[in-house]
Amino acid sequence: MSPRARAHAPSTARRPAPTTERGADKREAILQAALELFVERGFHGTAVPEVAERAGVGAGTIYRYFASKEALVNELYQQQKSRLLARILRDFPVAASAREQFGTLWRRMAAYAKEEPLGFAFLELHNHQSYLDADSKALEERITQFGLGFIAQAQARGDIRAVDPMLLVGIVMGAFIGLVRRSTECGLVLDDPAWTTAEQCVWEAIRV
Amino acid sequence: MSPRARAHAPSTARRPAPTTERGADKREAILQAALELFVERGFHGTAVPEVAERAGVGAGTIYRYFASKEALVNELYQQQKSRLLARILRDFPVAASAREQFGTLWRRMAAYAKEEPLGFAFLELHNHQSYLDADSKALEERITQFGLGFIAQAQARGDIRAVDPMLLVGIVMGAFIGLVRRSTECGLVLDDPAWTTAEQCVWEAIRV
Amino acid sequence: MSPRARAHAPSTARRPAPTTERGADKREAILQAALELFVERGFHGTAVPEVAERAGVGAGTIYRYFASKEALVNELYQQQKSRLLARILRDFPVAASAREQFGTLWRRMAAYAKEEPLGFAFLELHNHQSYLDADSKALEERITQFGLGFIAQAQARGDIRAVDPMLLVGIVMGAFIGLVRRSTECGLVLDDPAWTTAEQCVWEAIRV
Amino acid sequence: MSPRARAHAPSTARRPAPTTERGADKREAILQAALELFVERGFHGTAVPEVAERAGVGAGTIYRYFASKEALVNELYQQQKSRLLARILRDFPVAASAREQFGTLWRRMAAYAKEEPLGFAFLELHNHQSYLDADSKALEERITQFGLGFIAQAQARGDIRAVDPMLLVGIVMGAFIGLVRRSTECGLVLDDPAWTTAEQCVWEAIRV
DNA sequence: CATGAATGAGTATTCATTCAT
DNA sequence: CATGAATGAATACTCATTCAT
Repeated sequence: MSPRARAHAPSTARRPAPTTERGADKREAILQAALELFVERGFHGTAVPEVAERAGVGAGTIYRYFASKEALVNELYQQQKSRLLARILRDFPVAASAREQFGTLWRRMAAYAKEEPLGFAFLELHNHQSYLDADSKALEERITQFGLGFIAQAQARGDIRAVDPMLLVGIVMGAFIGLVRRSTECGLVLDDPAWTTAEQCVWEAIRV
Repeated sequence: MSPRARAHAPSTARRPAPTTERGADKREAILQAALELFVERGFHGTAVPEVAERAGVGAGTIYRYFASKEALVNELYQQQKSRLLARILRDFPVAASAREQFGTLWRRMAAYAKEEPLGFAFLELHNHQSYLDADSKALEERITQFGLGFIAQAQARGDIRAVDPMLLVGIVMGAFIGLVRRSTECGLVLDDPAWTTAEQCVWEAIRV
Repeated sequence: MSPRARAHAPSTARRPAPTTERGADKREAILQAALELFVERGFHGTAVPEVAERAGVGAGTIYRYFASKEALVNELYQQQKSRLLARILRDFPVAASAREQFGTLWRRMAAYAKEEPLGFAFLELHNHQSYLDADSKALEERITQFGLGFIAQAQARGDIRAVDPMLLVGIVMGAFIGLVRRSTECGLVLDDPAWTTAEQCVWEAIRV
Repeated sequence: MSPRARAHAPSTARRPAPTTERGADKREAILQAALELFVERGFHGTAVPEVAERAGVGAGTIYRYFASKEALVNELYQQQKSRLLARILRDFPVAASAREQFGTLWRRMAAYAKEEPLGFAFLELHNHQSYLDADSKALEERITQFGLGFIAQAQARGDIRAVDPMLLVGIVMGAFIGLVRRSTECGLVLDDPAWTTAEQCVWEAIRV
């Protein structure tokens, strides 16, 4: 290890984002380029200079905004997960029936998958185990806990099957991701009617 | 070809597999080692000498059996896919009801996921897009076609929902994989009763 | 030129030093910061932005005052060498005995090493060969020539040994530097009595 | 930090040196090339591929023999220090007078400086503080302790001055190094008579 | 004048692949 | 056949220097 301590190279996970327009532009361009490439070839299959080139910046510039390739991928992960979560939770119909709540959840996920296909593909179609940091894992855990709570509540009301909530999460989320994967890899057309049909199918899997 | 292909790429497409006992041993050892490591760290995250070391062979030996790292991963993919397919199809109850056929399919996949967890994790928990060759994609396509045919048949008999078969494939396979993922990442316990419960749930999603 | 010279090397040899007060302040701050860091980590081990940060100026500002990192280190070298030389020569007792002259030289060097430890450490405890320019080498040569003249004079008077003056310079300067190094690296205490003792020892090495 | 643990890349400081002739050849060639370049431009001023090129090997080959650039420089340091120490200590005249012992020490160091000028320049003309590891520092400490013991013994017998032994070490070693430096940088001719003269001078500095 | 964001050539190190043994 | 030492292109990351503001 080099004995040279870089006073000007902060080691903390997140650099302070410059707030000028240009700075914000570059930061976003880098995140967008990384998103595209990580979806195409995976994290380990993407070289940092490739990200730089697609973002239209110099290779060194990436390190003004992100401490490392790992910091970049974690930022991307947390950004996308938060965005998905925010969409799902905004004014969630807490007082509605389980059936309606499920429909809302499903439609919001479908809207996200449609409007941000890269974000969704990045989040769900890849295996992040080898580079997620503690913050990212904590975020993931929070989301899971929220989902489990929601299910437990509905089970208490007798609206969905009284089985291990994690099992239901696996079925529902798995089915959703399976549909997206089929559309990406096998040409399944996921228009609104298709999403509606799928929603009705999956509801049958968990209803009482 | 991956964008990070090396300058001195191998010239021959597939090496003839030696047929002596020792040769077959080494070949299997290499495939097994690669399977373990690819599951742990992904394809791009695994170095060829690591595979060699875990297989207990010299690094050069791998190139006697596989033309390149990509050839190795494709062979592994095809081997595992074929093995899964064979398990599912062996004496498949072609004359049984759709309900029974579905149950058989589900139980065989569950048995495979239980008995060959590495093979299943490799096949379904990773994104292979960036390195699968034409043969692998063709095999995948064949399996999908088989599944679709099976579904169309059941739909014709009026046993399962009359919607785009691909959509049903996405739901069923996605749900299955979602369950395995939850067991890997969130500690969901997938014992026989859990698999049976899950099967009943998912059947509800596709039945008429 | 160093074999690792950058592709876009500066075009002008030496920038005209701004003469305003603020300019002079910054110039001094940069030199002081560079001195500290070069002593701590060496020339090649110190990054220009580090110097800027410690000096409290922007990285680009350094290039208003110095054409390049190499120009900066050479300026520092010449500044410190000149300062040491000035201290030694100010009102040097030209008419005194060789014994007294030697004592004066020794005491002045000791005072310098005590009062400007960074300057002394920079000058004598580091190897400058790979980045000193012609001017710096010429200055060094001038100092050596002065020392040799002084010794030749004393030899002519029969006060010190009649051997190659350069050999005596090597012994005296080497011994002095060796003492400082021992104090830096091995904890040798160099208080006034220690310096006096050392002076007596080293005089014995060169006296007739 | 990459999550990828390299099973085949040992992290320990010293790789097992291959014992075949070719392997030993390359290892020596690398050490020799590094020695030359570190003397010329310093550790931080030398790039690993430069070492490789001068050694006539591929850049990657260096990492078969040394875990890192730092491991290489430490190996070099310990090798040269041990070699110097061995030359000094071989059949050292333990029963001789202090005068004779000093002469022996001096002549042996002179022989080393003459026969292995690069090794000596590397050891004594450079500042190693920033990259020496614990082993190297321990070796240095052992040598210093040996020297101090030798001096204390001579002082007890009343043969050399009764002052802080570290001070005498500083003078003697410093004078020696000062002579070598003058020969390198100022053209001082260090033939046998010159070494003999110098030895007599320096003895005067420490004798009672 | 001063800045610091941006750059891209440079750094240490890794790794897919080859080939002499 | 099998090996593993050797390779050099590729990797993640750094830094001297420039220039728009």
